[in-house]
Amino acid sequence: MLQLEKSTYRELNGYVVRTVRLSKEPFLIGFRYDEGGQQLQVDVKGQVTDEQLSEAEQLVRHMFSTDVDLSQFYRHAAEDCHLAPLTNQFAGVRMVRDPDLFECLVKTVISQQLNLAFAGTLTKRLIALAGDTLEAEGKTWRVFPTPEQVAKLRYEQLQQLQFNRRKAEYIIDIARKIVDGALDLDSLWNMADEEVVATLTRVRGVGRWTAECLLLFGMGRPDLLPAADIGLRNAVRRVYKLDRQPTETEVRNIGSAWSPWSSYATFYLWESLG
DNA sequence: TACCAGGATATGG
DNA sequence: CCATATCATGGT
Repeated sequence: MLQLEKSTYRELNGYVVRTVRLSKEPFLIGFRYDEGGQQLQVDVKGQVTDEQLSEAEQLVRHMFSTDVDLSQFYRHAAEDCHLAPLTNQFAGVRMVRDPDLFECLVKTVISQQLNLAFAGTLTKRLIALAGDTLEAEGKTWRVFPTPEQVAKLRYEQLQQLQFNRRKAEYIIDIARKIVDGALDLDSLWNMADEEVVATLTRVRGVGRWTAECLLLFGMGRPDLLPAADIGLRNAVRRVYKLDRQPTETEVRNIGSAWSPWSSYATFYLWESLG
C-alpha cells in the first residue's frame, strides 16, 4: 500500500484514511490489511447507516481492486524477463483507484505536464478553496469538492492558486458541463475503453493521456497502455535497459506483450520509478 | 541558467 | 498535416 497521494491520504492510528462521500454525505474512512495481509479492513468514522457502511466496503474494494487476481498477472509477467523482477519487488501491490470519477478527472487534468509534487500542491489548494470540511477524530478534514462546488468558481480564483489560465478554464468548464448535463461521467461505465477515450477527448482539456488515466485510476480498466506518458517511457527505458527514452510507438510495441495486463504492467513500471 | 515535469491546445506554415 | 510556442512553478 504505497505511493498514496499526500494530497488525499493520511495515516491515522494504523489506518490509512481519507474522506469520501457515501450517499452524497462526507465521511472519513480508514482501511488497512489484517495481519495476514489478506483481508482488507474498512472502518467508517462517525455515525453511519448499515447502507452507508456497505457502500463504504464496496467503495474500498473498488479502490483497492481486491477482486483482481494478481497471481494471473504475475504468471503473465513471468514470461517477460524485464518485467518479471518488478513483480517480485512489488509483490502484492495493487493499483489504488480514486473512489470518484470527477475527482480522478480533475486531479489528472491538474497533473498534466507538471511534476507530481507541484500537482499535489495545486490539488490541495483546490480542495481547500472549494471542498467541504468534516470534523472527525478530533480533527478537521477536507473533502474533495463536488462538480457543483467547482462549477461555482471563477477562473481567476484558480489563477490565484497558481493554476495557469487554461488549466483553470479546463477544470471549471468540466465541472460546469457535468452540472448542466453535457458530460455524464457515470455513463462511461457502460463503454468500451476506446469509446471512453473518444467521449472524453471531445472535452476541452482532455487528451488521450488524460482519458487513459481516468480509465486506469478512475475506472480500473485492466488493459490500458498510456504509451505517450513520460513517466512510463522513462521507466521502460530503465527496466528494458534502452540507451535513450523510447518513443510512444516503441513503448506500444514493447507493451503489446503485456496485454491483457497492460494496466498492471504500467502501474508496476511507474512504481519502479520510486 | 536552462530545461524538464505522469499534456493539451492555439497558431502558423 | 506537422512544428512550435505557451502555460506556472518546483526540481535538478
